[in-house]
Amino acid sequence: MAALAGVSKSTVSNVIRGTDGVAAATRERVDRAIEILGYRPNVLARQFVQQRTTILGVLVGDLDNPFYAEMAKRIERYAFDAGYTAMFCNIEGEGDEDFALSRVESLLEQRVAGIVFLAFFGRSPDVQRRLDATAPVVFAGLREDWGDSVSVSDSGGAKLATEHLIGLGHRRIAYLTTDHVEARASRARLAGYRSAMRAARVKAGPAITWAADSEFATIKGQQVSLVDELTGRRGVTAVFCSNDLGAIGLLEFADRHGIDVPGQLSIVGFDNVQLAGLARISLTTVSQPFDDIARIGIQAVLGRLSGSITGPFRHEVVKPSLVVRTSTAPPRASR
Amino acid sequence: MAALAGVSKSTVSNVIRGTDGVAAATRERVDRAIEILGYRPNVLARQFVQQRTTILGVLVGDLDNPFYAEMAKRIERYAFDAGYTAMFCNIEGEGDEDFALSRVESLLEQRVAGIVFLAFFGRSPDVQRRLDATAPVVFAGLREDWGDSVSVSDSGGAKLATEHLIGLGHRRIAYLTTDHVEARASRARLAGYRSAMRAARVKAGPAITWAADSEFATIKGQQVSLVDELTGRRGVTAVFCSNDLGAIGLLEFADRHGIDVPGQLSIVGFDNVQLAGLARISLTTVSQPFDDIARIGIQAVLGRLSGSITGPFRHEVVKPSLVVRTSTAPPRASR
DNA sequence: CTGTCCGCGTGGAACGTTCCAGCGAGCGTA
DNA sequence: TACGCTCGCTGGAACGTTCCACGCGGACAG
Repeated sequence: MAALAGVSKSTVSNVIRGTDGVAAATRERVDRAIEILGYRPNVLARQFVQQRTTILGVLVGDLDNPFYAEMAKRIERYAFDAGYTAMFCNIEGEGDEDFALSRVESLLEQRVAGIVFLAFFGRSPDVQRRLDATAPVVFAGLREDWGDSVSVSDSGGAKLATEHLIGLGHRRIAYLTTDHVEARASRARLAGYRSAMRAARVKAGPAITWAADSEFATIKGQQVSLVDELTGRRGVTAVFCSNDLGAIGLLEFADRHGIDVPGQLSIVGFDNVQLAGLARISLTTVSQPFDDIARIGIQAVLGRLSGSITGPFRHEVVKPSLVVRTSTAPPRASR
Repeated sequence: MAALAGVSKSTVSNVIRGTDGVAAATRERVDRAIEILGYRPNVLARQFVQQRTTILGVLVGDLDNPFYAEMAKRIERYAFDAGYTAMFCNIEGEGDEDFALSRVESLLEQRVAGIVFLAFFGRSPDVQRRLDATAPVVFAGLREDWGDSVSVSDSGGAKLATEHLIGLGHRRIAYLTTDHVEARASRARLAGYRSAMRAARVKAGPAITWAADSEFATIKGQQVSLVDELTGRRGVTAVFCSNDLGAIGLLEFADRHGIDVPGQLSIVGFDNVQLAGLARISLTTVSQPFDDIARIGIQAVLGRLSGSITGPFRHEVVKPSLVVRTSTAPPRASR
């Protein structure tokens, strides 16, 4: 106890926390004593008495997926800038709902100050209630209605992509999703695609669900051959994919089957992960402003924590933009 | 206090911690009371009295780099499996030593149980001393001598790569590094490359340092044009790169300058990030067993924590393997 | 001169665990 | 019967903060 420097522990506490009501001279004296003794306040004791930490829990879909890795990095940075540290939980994918919930529980046990969801699936009224009671929640990069959220306009982004394809002259355009996890985003993107098609008076193409690496896909629950869909007599000339990883998977699929991109098939992705910008990939895609999403997301949590934001959940929507690269081109006249 | 179930708090504590010396009947009774009251032990209080957490600090180079993201994911998973949570700190790169040290300090303040370094630069005897005293340290994926480490055999991997190129018939082979951060690994890989060249009685080529995206590079401190090095009269036919990201950068560089890979130039990388396996990249590379490294690294920290490992630092070395893809081929006879 | 108020600092309670010394009952043994 | 040992449980101290009620002295107003 640095009280050896002439004051009580209460005063030391006041100095450290910067409480006012401490005379300048005293503060000075205490600071010097702290310096001399190399005294460090015990974070664990502070956390204990306050019953909360300065840790933010972050739920990540899958760090192998650059989308999450790139978001995670930015979340961590903004959290750190605000004096918080980030505790990451990776919840693989494949809809393992119980696992995700158990991770949330363990974050709550750790008494994290707040939770940032970069991905979510699973619903548990029980966990939700405990969350409401203990820690502010923000969804960053996706939208859910039981917490603040900040996300790109899925429909807006889908429109950008679709209008780009239509503008190039495509008329037979498919929507392709590989998602299970972010089903909600995927649906919103599908809706945006359809609305853009409708607005251009073009008949919407099939909505394809595909497990990357498979030869088959499903349309309205019917299994189909993906090659047929892309090259058959009624095949499409362009595909809008619900995310970059799916688009890149499709690119590779096309390569394997000798389908020329963009000669025979144009492909648009969604996210603009760094990978999409490699010259060898060069994917036209809808860019999400990762940095803005992370910044606003952290601000939301901090605002709730400090009480500067109260009331009903806020849903910030940021603007996507289109990055045109070389995976899209006008359809071949010959077709 | 669940003592309302007929026992003292000490007994409850004993039951929760699974101490033996509690009668089965009592244990049963306490368990039931816990169930009924929905009682949850207060982690913060426990941490306070024990003066340590079950958090592992993880220092990551840059999550935008898939190498770190893929390692981070696996570290997190093994930590979780062992009952620990992972607190990540991203220390961008570019040698910002003070920043890295301040992140380590903040982890120590949080009283993390141990620290896993996936990257490191900067040396501070002061911080090192505090680390020694408070938390076990493991380097995963790189080797340092002031903590346990688990890493791939850099020289062994470099040999695999170099021998592969020599085996294909290459004689003019360069070593290229883009590293600043992991200078140590880069040096070890260079050494492995040189020793393989010597063993095959081939004259070692230049050791090139390159900042990706630049037209220029340096050899022994001399600035040179990278194109000249690759295509000039005395140009090389193959390059062994110190890591995949550098190799992919070089691939793109070659594309931009109309240098055919592997026709004119063979390229080998190091790491085998998932990205390298994309058909459009298809990089021949030295594979690091990420999963093993993460597992062994976590085991090391846990072993130190439990006291089952004591004594001098251990340096586990795991075996790399070569993954041959299409960025390498025999040199053109015509040259 | 007295009463009041304010600025500054103090001491102790509280937080919920873990840890430890100790105690009582029951049992086996001399 | 008496003694000691073991098992099971208990009660209190300790951990290092924060928070709060209070006390003291000086300044200022009446």
